[in-house]
Amino acid sequence: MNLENTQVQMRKGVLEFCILSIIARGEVYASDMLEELTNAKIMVVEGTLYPLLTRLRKAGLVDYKWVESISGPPRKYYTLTDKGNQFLQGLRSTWNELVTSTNTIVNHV
Amino acid sequence: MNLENTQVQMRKGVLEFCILSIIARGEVYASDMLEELTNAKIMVVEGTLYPLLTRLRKAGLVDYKWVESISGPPRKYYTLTDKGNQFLQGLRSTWNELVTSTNTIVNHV
DNA sequence: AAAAAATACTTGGTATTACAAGGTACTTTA
DNA sequence: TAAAGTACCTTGTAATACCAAGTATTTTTT
Repeated sequence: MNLENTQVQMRKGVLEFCILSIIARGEVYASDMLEELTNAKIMVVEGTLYPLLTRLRKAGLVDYKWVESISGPPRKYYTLTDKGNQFLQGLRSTWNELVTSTNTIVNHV
Repeated sequence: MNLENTQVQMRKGVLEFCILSIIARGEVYASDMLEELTNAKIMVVEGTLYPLLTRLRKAGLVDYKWVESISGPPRKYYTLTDKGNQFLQGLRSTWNELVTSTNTIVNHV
């Protein structure tokens, strides 16, 4: 049990929330997401992101379309479905409740 | 993929942080922790808590002593070790960073 | 006193999932 | 044409929350 491992654990679940939030703002492809997550210091690697995107699509939360790139292979651009939008709203509540609950515990006098 | 499942995922890792925080405030046994976590709306069941406490003890973060109860079987009262205290301080940083990072993503305009 | 309920802790088994490592395919550059 | 870059995918592993059932002790009920 080390700190790094716990950091990984803490991020689980939150990742899904972040990715759906990013897609909600406009069409993006995987590298866009990776860049934004990295900028926010939420470290994710391809091996995590791609399977997660596949899961989200199978769950009907996101959709994608192939778009030719002017410099490189085609990309999958993702968008949120109606269902994904509803789900995201639920996640916002869940996240806020988690933060509140956790702060209640750890700041308890 | 459903909302409940994601709520579970979000809580992972945070649990460790909450439990160490509770133990840091004074000697408690498992039912005390369950009650406090439940009050804060962080749902945990025995099957989650006991293995987690065992992991924390094996990692040298917590220690316990048996104490006779005036009404029921003896209880394991937990305390934080020095190592556990240091670890908890690291978790505080990790938690604050996670909240900041996540809010950066999801509140991005 | 025996049976039932309550309290407290423990233990397999399963499902989920982040990550490492390696792979496929296409495009651009040297 | 070869090398480098870009983009997406897949297999295997480790960690761990939860379910379900079990053990042990004490208290309450019959």
